[in-house]
Amino acid sequence: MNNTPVTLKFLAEKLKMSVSTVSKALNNYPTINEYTKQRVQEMARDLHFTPNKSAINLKEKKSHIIGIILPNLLDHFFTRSIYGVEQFATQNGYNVIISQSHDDLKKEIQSANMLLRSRVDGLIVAISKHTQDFAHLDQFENMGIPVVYYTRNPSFNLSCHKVLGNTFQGCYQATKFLIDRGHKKIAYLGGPKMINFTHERFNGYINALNDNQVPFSSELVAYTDFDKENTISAIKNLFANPENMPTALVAFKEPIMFDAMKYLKSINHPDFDKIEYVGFGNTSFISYLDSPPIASIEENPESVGENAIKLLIQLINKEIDIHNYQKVMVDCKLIVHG
Amino acid sequence: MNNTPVTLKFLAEKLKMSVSTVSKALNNYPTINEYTKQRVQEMARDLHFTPNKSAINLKEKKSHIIGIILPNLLDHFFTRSIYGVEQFATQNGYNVIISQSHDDLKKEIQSANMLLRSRVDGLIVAISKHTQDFAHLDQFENMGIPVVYYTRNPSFNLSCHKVLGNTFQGCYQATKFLIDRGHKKIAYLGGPKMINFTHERFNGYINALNDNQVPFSSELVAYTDFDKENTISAIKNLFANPENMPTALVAFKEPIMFDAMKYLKSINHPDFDKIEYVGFGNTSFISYLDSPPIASIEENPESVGENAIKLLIQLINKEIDIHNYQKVMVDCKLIVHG
DNA sequence: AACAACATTTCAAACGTTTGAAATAATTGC
DNA sequence: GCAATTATTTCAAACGTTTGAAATGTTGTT
Repeated sequence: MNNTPVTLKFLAEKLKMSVSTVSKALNNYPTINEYTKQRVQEMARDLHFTPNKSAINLKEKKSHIIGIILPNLLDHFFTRSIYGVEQFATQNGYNVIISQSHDDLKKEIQSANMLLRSRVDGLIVAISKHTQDFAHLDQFENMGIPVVYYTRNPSFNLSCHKVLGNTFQGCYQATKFLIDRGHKKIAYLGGPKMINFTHERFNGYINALNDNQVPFSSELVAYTDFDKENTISAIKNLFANPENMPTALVAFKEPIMFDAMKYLKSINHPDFDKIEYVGFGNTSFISYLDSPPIASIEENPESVGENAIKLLIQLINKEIDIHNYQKVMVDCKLIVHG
Repeated sequence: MNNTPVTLKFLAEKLKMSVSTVSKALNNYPTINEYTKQRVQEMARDLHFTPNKSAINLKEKKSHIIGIILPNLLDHFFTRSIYGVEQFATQNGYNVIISQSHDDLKKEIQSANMLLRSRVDGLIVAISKHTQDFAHLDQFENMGIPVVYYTRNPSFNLSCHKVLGNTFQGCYQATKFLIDRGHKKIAYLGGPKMINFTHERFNGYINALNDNQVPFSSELVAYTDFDKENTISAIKNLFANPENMPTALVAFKEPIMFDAMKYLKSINHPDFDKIEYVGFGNTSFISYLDSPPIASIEENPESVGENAIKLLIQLINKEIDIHNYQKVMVDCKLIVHG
């Protein structure tokens, strides 16, 4: 095989010209003679010259790598969001390194340090459900590397760039939809309390109730940390009082909605087939269910990803100052099934 | 913020010693005085020194990056396989860049070229369903960069490293399971004909039939390229002859099995609830179905990923010669539900 | 006091590329 | 035919690290 790697120097020797001429020819410098360019480019093609990225990166003080830290690739929200990131990143000459935290803070810190060592040019991160201290992520900004929080972000912290779904609007819309269908007893099944979306969605829910004169009942609200048993006990609570039985349910996420549906069916809940469900997600899987939810809240993850990478690249290019903190909201869309 | 980046040189100036002493102190060279090491390491910690990977990569002629090309992250097989890859790669000091081909050959070629420019140290690839020419992947081996094909691989080509599920065994087992449950008319719904697994699984199916004296009927075999309409028409064919009605179905992949179930239900097929299904995948989603499949063939994607990265690292370290082509099989496991 | 033996530090080149400044070659005007 | 332009090529330093060889410093032995 190729024992001597094909470098600029190698090409230069072959062509009997200097390394800089070769470099400039390949980079299409106007000062280089057309004929020379042609000769160089031809030789480069023939010998399969590939510029060494490490060298370029060192010279340019850029890695051309963007890091993403996210909880889990098994969650379709994140997988779909990557699609948006990838496309725009590639177009702009960036590679993407994805690192999963598995919702484990220790793993998240590891990932952050690893990406820092790799000198990523920017970072997109959806924090784990346990992240409360941000030292491992603040390092980046301290070194001048921009960070965009997407979806899951530090609720209390205003000094950071955020791209997130307009989850208030999504939940408002869903609740309104159920009210319009005549429901008076609408339950809200929220996610982990540490995730700020849990509360934003709740606000959407309660605002829709208030705006439409539907009385609020705290019995109709419960939370789960996504753990199966935790979810079941939350659902039990929601359906505990026979005097105050929900006829509809808004769920923080489709998987826990499925758990709810499964549980109610398993206990042969009398009104099982009358209850109407709406959840965040819009999984393709829904179409295979015998009694599918009435609607889904589509969060447009591709768009969230795309907005995150666009903002990040603007920050990298210093088109936006790193301390001029931005907040981008992506609207949700209610998809009615059937 | 930090205007002057913290480099070895910067540390050296602060400490009034040479760059090489600092470097060696940080790398724990035995020739460096203990006290000096202490001073250097302390200063490095205090100033948050992070070695510049591009420089190291350039010097070591390694990128410490492993590339993965796969069709799609929405497919849980691939997402789960990444889990296996990631862990072992990180442990060995490698970063992973994942690139999706979306089963599009052009995109696959682009990804390959991008990863080649990034000078990945090794490549793990599951080819698109349209890949028949391998020039874009052969480049890597020509440059001495090892490539491991996993799962989807060039069937006819023996001169490559492969890690794959023992899909013959999986399909044999599933078919045998259905035979043991008394089925005589077992349909086989295969995947795209270009994917070699389609045929290996078919062989497992037919061998199980033969070994157990169940007559084979070509009417009970159909193929789909995963396209919805294509799948429906394949299913129609399987259930076309009333004289030869299947009582069980082995499906190449759970999503197309779901399509089959949905279709048969939608046409109110008389024996709908008697038909027993088995598919490759073991999606977590199954538990939410009203009439779930009788069993799933678990392909152990994590293990496939782990074996692929282990082999790749051995190849990178030249513990195995790059031309000593390896084939690793990972057994499937039949999971009976309910 | 001289010198071997060892401990420790520094020098200097290398990895492959980019790029402004300097050098050289080719062309033009007079 | 020679200076003045302009076109083209080359020089040389830089990016941040590693590493064998060379230099320097320190002890101990006689």
